Amino acid sequence: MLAKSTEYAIRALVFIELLNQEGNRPGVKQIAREIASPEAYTGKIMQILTKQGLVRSMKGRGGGFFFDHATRPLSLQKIIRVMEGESYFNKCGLGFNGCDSHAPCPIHSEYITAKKELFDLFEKQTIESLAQNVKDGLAVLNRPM
Amino acid sequence: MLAKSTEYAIRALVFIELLNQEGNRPGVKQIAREIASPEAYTGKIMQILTKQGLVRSMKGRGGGFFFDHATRPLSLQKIIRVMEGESYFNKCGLGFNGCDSHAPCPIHSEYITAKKELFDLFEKQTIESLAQNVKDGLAVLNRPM
DNA sequence: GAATAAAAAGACCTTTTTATCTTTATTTTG
DNA sequence: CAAAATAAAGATAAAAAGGTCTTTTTATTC
Repeated sequence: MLAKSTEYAIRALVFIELLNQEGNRPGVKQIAREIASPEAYTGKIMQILTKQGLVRSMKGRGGGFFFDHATRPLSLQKIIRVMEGESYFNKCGLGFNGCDSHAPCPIHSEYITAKKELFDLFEKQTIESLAQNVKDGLAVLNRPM
Repeated sequence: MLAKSTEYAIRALVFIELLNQEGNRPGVKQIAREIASPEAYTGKIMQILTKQGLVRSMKGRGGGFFFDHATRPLSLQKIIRVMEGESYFNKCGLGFNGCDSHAPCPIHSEYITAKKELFDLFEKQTIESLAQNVKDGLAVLNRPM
């Protein structure tokens, strides 16, 4: 449903939010360790997210990743849009290029309806709300042993 | 949302159903032409579908693909299960291995709810119902020019 | 049974995604 | 300013998905 890199991105950003709230700015190494992702690859993903302005970064000693007013609130939809591209949201369910209400594929309208609930979720849920779930003990960011 | 090969599979099967209803059994060449897919690759996909018993085939002159009582009805869910694997339906939204209600990822329960509508659609819609849409002129199987 | 037609099978090739390693640029600290 | 820490960038590699080509097997028709 989501590419692995998108999953890493979301997990990383939630972790950053959690640490920011404690007054810390995690670096790639710490992020990768905590969300169980490959370190260098996670670095690449963070580059994309930073370049696209979804999160901010500081180089050098004491540097790391953090959110500020310009980046908040950050919905899952924004992240998915950056990581998967616009087509994620409007691609035809059977892979037709010209699929629309004029010449619909056989599952066109039902598919749109079904996707809507999923996309609503992606719009409503934010890095902040997901982080809150973790803080409240309602969710975990890494597998318990 | 679905792999390209899964999209090809669904389109191919709908086309086969349409031709079966006219008393014909299309071969790989005709299928690929009609659903606008690469011929050899489509052949590979048909092999999988046939081997898994979702459709039947005959070799030799006059051969081709067709459905019979043993294969009907054929829901999208069955096709997706064969093409994408079981994990398509129960994979965690953020990619965690051990994600369940005991140690949920931050979007666990909402994600399950949102997916349900999509999966219901996949269960309800069948190759027969999709073919009917096309026959009724409500949908097309290839792009109009 | 020879010719033909078609699916099946196997060996490749290409592109995309995921992942690693090395080097460079930037920032902080002493 | 030197050392250390860290993100950014670049080159490469490994794995998966998508795609092609050739040969083999099976069936039909004459």
